Amino acid sequence: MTDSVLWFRRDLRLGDHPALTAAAAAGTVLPLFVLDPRLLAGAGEVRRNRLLASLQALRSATDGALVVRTGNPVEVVPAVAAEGGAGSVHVSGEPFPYGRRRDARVRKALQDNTIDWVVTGTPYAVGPGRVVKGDGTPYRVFTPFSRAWREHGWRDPASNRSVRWVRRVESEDLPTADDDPRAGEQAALQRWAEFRDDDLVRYDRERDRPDLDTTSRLSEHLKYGEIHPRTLLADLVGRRGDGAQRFRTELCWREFYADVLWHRPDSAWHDLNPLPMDYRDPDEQFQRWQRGATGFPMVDAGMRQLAGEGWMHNRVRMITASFLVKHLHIWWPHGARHFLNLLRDGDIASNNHGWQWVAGTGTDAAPYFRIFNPVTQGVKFDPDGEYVRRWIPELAHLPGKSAHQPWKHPDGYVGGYPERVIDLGAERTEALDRYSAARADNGSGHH
DNA sequence: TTTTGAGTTGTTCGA
DNA sequence: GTCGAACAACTCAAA
Repeated sequence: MTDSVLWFRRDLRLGDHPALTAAAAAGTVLPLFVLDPRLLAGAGEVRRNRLLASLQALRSATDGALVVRTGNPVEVVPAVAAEGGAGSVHVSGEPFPYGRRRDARVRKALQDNTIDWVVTGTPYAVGPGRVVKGDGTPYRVFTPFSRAWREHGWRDPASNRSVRWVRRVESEDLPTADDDPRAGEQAALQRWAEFRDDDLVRYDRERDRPDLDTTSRLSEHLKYGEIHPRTLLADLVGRRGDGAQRFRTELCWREFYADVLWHRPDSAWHDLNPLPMDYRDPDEQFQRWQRGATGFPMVDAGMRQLAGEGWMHNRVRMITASFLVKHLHIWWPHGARHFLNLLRDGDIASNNHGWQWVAGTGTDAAPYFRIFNPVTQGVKFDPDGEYVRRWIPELAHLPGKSAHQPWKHPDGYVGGYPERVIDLGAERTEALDRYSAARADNGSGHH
């Protein structure tokens, strides 16, 4: 007799897993993952394969017990629980909008079958909604949030206990995906150990340098819950260096955006602070942005890295996003959706609120005159041009930082690199005009 | 309630 | 080449 189902979602690991600990304490555990067509619809090939590879790893870790079913969780979860004779379904809490709606329905369906629904923990060190101001309302500015978040603190990592896995119900075969050495809990733990021991001391100084590539690369592991942020924070206790402090702050950004989205589920795809901007519809220029053919090396290198690797350096995400919104004047959700389709670490809170930050509609709205110049940014953060040459073979012949300005080099275009799609200065002015018009509109609209 | 200080990540221009 | 000012005004958080 199976005692409980552990329904895995964004927690594809066995270590430091409070919901698993709770389920295992109650008896045998039937591990389940539901391939939800609604969630997979927005995911491109890279993301789909990344998920499948992680599930493959989880199946091995559970001694082959992991049951995988395709379908609507509202039907699948109660059915599996009933087939397995489980008295309860254990989960990690899910704070994102779709997951919250889904879980409310699954919970109700389970109640109708007199099966318990037990929520333990979340994918965050501090559960979204927990950090609030003195008056009980949520923070909307990062710095004070981060202070309160640190003061709030978090539990110690959950202790692992031995689990008696059972697999009494049928599972679908996992669709075969290419072997992905970067997927799974073991890969996550190994990546963390390498970063912590090799790159953390340089992190504060070098994290903005896409050519050096000394960021943690943990985002995709955190996205699938292959490692829990609490595990990382516990491992950093006592480390006072700039690198450790900075890394804690970056983890806090992930928690902050999850908190904002928890309080304002509508902000996933709508302006957190509405701005009546006049945007252009996606067109030929949008397509050139997508495929990395704008003629601006830093933008194109980033977009090609995204397409080629399913990942983009954070500094370059800002540059490419700013270019789409403030030079091509295209609405941020178009860009956010493209990123989410391709990013292995695609996380709706971090991604979409990052885009809103760029667009000036989110938290800590950037002053509208803060417009990234992709050439200046390129020279500053990729000073030797190594990053752009790595991703743009047409520029391989241009030495040093001249790769950032092929139009200034007599042989700049012999490699076949495209001409610039726009005039940077003219479109910067255009953006400033559009923003001040929107602000004027906003003012009159409220009075 | 009022006041005060502060707010991730920038660019350009002119001295 | 370097450096400071201008680019604006609003909202948030806390005293």
